Amino acid sequence: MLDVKFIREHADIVRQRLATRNAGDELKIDQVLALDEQRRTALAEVEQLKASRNRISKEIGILMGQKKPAEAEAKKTETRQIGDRITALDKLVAEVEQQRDALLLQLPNLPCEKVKIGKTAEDNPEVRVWGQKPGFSFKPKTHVELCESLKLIDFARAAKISGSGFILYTHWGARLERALIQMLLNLHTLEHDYTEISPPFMVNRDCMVGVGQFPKFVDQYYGVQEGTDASTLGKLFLIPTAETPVANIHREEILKESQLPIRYCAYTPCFRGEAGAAGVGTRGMIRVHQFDKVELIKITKPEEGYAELEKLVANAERVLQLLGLHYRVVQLCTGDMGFSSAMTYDIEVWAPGQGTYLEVSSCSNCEDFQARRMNLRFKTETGENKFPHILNGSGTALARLFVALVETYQQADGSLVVPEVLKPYLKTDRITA
RNA sequence: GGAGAGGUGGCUGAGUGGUCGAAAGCGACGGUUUGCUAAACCGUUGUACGGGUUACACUGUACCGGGGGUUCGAAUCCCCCCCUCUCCGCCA
Repeated sequence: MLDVKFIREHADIVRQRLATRNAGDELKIDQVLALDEQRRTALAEVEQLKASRNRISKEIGILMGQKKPAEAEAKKTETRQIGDRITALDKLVAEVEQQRDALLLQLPNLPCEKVKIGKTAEDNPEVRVWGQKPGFSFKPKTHVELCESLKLIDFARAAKISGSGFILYTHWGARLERALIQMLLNLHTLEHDYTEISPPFMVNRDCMVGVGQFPKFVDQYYGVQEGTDASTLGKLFLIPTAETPVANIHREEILKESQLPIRYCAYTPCFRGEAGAAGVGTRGMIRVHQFDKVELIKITKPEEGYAELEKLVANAERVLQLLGLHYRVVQLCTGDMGFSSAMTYDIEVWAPGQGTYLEVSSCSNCEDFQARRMNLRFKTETGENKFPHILNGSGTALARLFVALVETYQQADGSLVVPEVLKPYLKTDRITA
């Protein structure tokens, strides 16, 4: 959430920077300002009225103590009217505030000044490239062909038991998925010093609002219902990423400055409705309703946010380096960035069978945008409460990593060579049909 | 699902509808004393949003799980909701 005070004092800057997202949000600023002004005026008046009511009530208490009921009665009559006015104004303030906040919750974060202004993914600058596209002496197969021939995934039966957009890992496929989860968690906890978290896979509405998924994108997520009790619908939601529960761990808290930076990593499945996206790149496991991901979350002091973002990206890149997968890093331009983010790096891994780069990680600094929404603060040495920066990044998404891995390590005979780092987990050199 | 208990400041824990933003204790911070430490003693010690000031000072409002209600006035009375704990049932 944007800071109302900042909007009030720097309306032009806010409008300009929102405009770079090409979503038209800058047009809502005038309305926010009008509502804010209305609220402040009413609030000033009602506070004054309350001050006088409090004073008179206190006097009544004193008169009662002095056994002067007649004088007390007189004062009661005087205050009764003030009370009505207060009730009316309180109601007005609450309504206006609610309208203002509803608008504010719909506004995306301001892009960092350093981010390139652009419209679509075409405008995203490439930051760096690691490794190179592997060469093949044969025509590389797609992961769909390989997974079927090696019986790593049973697409047909996945559809039978859950529908399209779900993955049924079998035998070596299941073991490979588990090996990857293990490897990534070990890497981030043992070598990158993140604290491992295993959070709930269902969260309440506040968490969804906290990270910026609600209220604007409600339709992209799964809500759950308990049994046939429709009244339970809308209370819990399947997490679309571990960011949702983990970033909210300290919601409503005031942390000590010495606790920062906090680094968490968590493996969770991720559930996404992807409404309307069906049909676009849906073959196989590129876009699915449930996928595994190891997520990295950081809570940092504002001045350290961007340095920590660079480290976070490096931590995610390490995954691909260890697996020997060619990738590139791009920085998202203003028009391509997510709602809550001020700066985002995407890591895209090369999938030879597809002949394309796949996004396996998105690392963002949301600055204090999410911290404000969840009212998470930290107390500085001087006793001041400040909002920390909250960062998140995939480290990494597993389904697409699986695709790149299978397509990169395929052999002419249709088997897979297991990369060195995974051998201890899989206890084999090669996966064959 | 059934029965019961409870939610008050950083923590523990008082609180007859009226000088209650809230006793007391602990902790923390500052000070006095002191070879050092400890102890003792004295003092300070919540958050948010406003007004005010160069900055302080000072000052207004709200906050005792959340939301409503009664009242001139609510931590206290009434209603609804949420959460936690204990026991029982069911269950991985």
